[in-house]
Amino acid sequence: MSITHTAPRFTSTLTSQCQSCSLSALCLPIALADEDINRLDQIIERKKPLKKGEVLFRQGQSFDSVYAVRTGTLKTFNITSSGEEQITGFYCPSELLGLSGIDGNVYPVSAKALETTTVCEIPFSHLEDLSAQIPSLKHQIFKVMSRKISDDQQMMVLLGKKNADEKVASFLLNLSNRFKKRGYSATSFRLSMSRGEIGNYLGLAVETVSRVITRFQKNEMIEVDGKEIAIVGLTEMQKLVGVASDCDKIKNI
Amino acid sequence: MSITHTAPRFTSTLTSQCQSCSLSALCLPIALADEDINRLDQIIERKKPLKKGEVLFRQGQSFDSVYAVRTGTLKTFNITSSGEEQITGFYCPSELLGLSGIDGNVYPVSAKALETTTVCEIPFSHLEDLSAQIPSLKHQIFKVMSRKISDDQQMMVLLGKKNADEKVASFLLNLSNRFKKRGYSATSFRLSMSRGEIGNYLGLAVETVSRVITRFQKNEMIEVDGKEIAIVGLTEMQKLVGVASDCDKIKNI
DNA sequence: AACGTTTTCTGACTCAGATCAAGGTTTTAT
DNA sequence: ATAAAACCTTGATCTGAGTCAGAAAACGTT
Repeated sequence: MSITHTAPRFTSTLTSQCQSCSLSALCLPIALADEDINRLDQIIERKKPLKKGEVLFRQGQSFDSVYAVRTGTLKTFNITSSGEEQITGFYCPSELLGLSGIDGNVYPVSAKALETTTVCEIPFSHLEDLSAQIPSLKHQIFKVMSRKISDDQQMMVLLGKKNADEKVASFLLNLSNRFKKRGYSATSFRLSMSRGEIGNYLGLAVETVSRVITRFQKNEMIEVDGKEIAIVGLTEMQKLVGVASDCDKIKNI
Repeated sequence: MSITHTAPRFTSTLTSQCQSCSLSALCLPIALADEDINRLDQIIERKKPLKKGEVLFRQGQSFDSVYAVRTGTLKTFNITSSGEEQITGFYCPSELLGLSGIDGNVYPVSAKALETTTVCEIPFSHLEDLSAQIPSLKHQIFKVMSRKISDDQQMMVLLGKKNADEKVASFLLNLSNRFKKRGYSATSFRLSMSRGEIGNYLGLAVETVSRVITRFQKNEMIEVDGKEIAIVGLTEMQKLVGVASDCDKIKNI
């Protein structure tokens, strides 16, 4: 696999790419000294863009690197014993994927681009070495993994306890929060995954996802135009999911 | 909270407790030099046993330590906005809990003993310092967290895609594997959690869990006497779950 | 041993969401 | 531009598991 840098590699001797990258505040939300950022920058490879449907890594393949999404979206998935795909996550810009490969030295899932996507590849052995020299970097890695664990546990609650409406609403709010965090609109965005992929991820049939979305539209919680979504009843939606202050538990929708 | 050591603390100057602990091979499946084990041993506090129903840490409480289970079992759970408990995991001897508190500096779940339980408390700041000095320890922590991430993702698949029979079978096989790994019988063990707790964890009603267990008994896959379970049709059960071979390929040692 | 409490089991009934079917729309490839 | 493929929507029907109700068993306490 050949690596094509999206920008001349040598520029990082002057200004590191990480430093000028608009995502660094999310990717590195720690106060790394300039020289440390440069050291991190040195080990990162910018890969050439993946086209929609291309695979970043494959379940069972040996684990070498974690990846930070720069633009686009990916999904991770398993192939179950019965041959169907089971989606385990979607990854938006600034998010890290591949961490589940550390144990076992093999990726336990495959990762595929949902649209044209660029990623930074971070060879894990280098990252581990570097984390030994930069304690705050090590702490940051712990944090990212810890966060992933508690997020996944939230997801388990969602899958186990919530009904179709709550699942879809949680999904939309989760995306909304992720977009907001990276500076995009929290109320108006484009779903890069199909209804089928949403259903697969949420443990729902396509038809159910479609029906729920239609219902939300009729209730004027969202406006939909194909893959474009606008959340117009944010508070109402939060109430549905149960995020809201515990006081208004009694109120109806 | 006062700490009562289960054995005189000073013995660790001669033989570290970790070294003599029967779980060390699981808790520390890395070749730590003796002096490194001793250093780890120094920072670990053995707490007095928790009685059934006692809380180890509480959701929202500030995060200081991770815990290794020595004997007994714990559950972790959230209280949802509607006030019900949602169990997110069960922890058996040699397993580590509390890791999800690193991000956020607060435990995102509560942990409660299901029976009389002893744990080792490992103050995280000390562990982090020590991991800076012992690279293989740092790697081990990464591995444990990574493992947790991929296990949780398996659980997500289970919750999202499987029916009641498959869920209960997966649950029993999962326990079986965990008991086997620590040297106990893989086919005969005691469930320390109630049917209600199993159902809560698997996203099923108590009645459904009970019915499935009864059905498994009739099909001669298991024999049940209250909380005692014997798996008599292991192969059949693995077939039911389907993935067994996949999981083993990736996970087993 | 006797009591209340909690847990487990079983049956009858209901319903949310799956499945089946079919038509409409958007995307992709040529 | 156009055909093929993939995706989305809607309606009708079916079913697995939830809910309700009550009996039986297990457990803890005095």
